[in-house]
Amino acid sequence: MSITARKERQKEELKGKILQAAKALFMEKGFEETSIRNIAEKIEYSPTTIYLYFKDKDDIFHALHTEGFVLLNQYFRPLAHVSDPFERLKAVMKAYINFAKENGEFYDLMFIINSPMKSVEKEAGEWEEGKRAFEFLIGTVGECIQRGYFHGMDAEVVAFTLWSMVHGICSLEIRNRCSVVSALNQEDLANKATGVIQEILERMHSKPQ
Amino acid sequence: MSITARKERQKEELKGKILQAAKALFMEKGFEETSIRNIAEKIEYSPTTIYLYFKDKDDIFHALHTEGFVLLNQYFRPLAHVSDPFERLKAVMKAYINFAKENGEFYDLMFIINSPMKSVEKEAGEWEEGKRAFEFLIGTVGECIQRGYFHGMDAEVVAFTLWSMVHGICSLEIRNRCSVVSALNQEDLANKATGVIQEILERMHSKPQ
DNA sequence: TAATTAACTTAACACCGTTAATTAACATAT
DNA sequence: ATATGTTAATTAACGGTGTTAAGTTAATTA
Repeated sequence: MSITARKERQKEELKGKILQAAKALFMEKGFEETSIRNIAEKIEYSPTTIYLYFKDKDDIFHALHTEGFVLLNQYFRPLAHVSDPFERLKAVMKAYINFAKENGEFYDLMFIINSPMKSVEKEAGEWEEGKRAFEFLIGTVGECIQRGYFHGMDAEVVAFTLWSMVHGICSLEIRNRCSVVSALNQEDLANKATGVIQEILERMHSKPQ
Repeated sequence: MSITARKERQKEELKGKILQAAKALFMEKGFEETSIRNIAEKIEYSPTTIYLYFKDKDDIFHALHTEGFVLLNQYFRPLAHVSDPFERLKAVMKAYINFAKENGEFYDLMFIINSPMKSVEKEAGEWEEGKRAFEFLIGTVGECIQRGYFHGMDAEVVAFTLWSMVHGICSLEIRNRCSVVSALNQEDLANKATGVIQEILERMHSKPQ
């Protein structure tokens, strides 16, 4: 009895160690530069052992992908207590951008890199943490609409649009498209763009209050 | 005399053939799936020959990268004749989105994939076609500001922000982040988001006319 | 005609993700 | 207590990648 339990525990432990090693390498070198052989070396197992715990490389990074969404939701959680929905909305967008800045490689994996989506699309049904994040945004937008913001628009569509806006800034910065286009410091430009979006948002209430 | 000219011409010809083969493979299979060995096979040369014409794989895709910007500028060129700057601005954004839709792999290379930027950043000075595209946008925004749109804002910053917005939509669609987040058809969602942005733009003139 | 240069190829290096076959350790049943 | 079966991990290998060094062949110059 307890002996199979111990084995189970040990298997889970090693699976955790693989993930932990993958995460460390991934965070310091990025997705492309992290190989299964690297991960294996780090945990002092043979590369093929990893295939006993994960189907393939995508599978590993799919696990990190959902881990990233857990982290993003941690950025969002405190904002649930902001009662004014428009203030909350602005705070969510700021938090999203901060998340991107502070977790560049995770952001890349979650919103840019192709690899993890193959697994996500297969799962279809489940995708809890990702949907939680987006639904928090939709909910907030919905409340804003009730208060006269984004008049006549659909909450889901507006939420997606706002997400697109901040994602545009974050992904252009992460993939280095800012510096080549402007004399401005890359981070500066992104900050100012964020300012413009805030400015735009302010003008989005048709019937104030 | 003419003999060296012919050789020069032939060298240039083969360089062109490499690029052409790379482009064909790239457009049907994408960046990751196009190998130097593939390209070599297509033009019936040994893989190493390619290195006599291009420094490395990045160098090839850097060439395609600028080719993509030439194409983008062709989407923009007709719009130079739209006299009203705000109408022109909206048309530019539409054209950009059309470009992305009709040239997905090129878009990926130009605005998402890391590889070509290594070369772009080294060139530093030159990057003509890319800057032409962006400066067309800045110019249009500048004229809009003169007519009372985006009051008190900086043209370059606004241009970058608008670019971010449409890039957000395009890149989320290309990298398949729409379908997982909404029951809506992916293209539908992107179209509706574009509509919201148009709507937002309409509200951006402080002193109309 | 001999020496040099240019264009190209073959062979090889060091990696990659992944699969098949194999060993070693352990648990169970006789 | 011995034989059997199962599990975890390994080694070896396949077919691929980008890239470099060394070698070949043909054309051009001296």
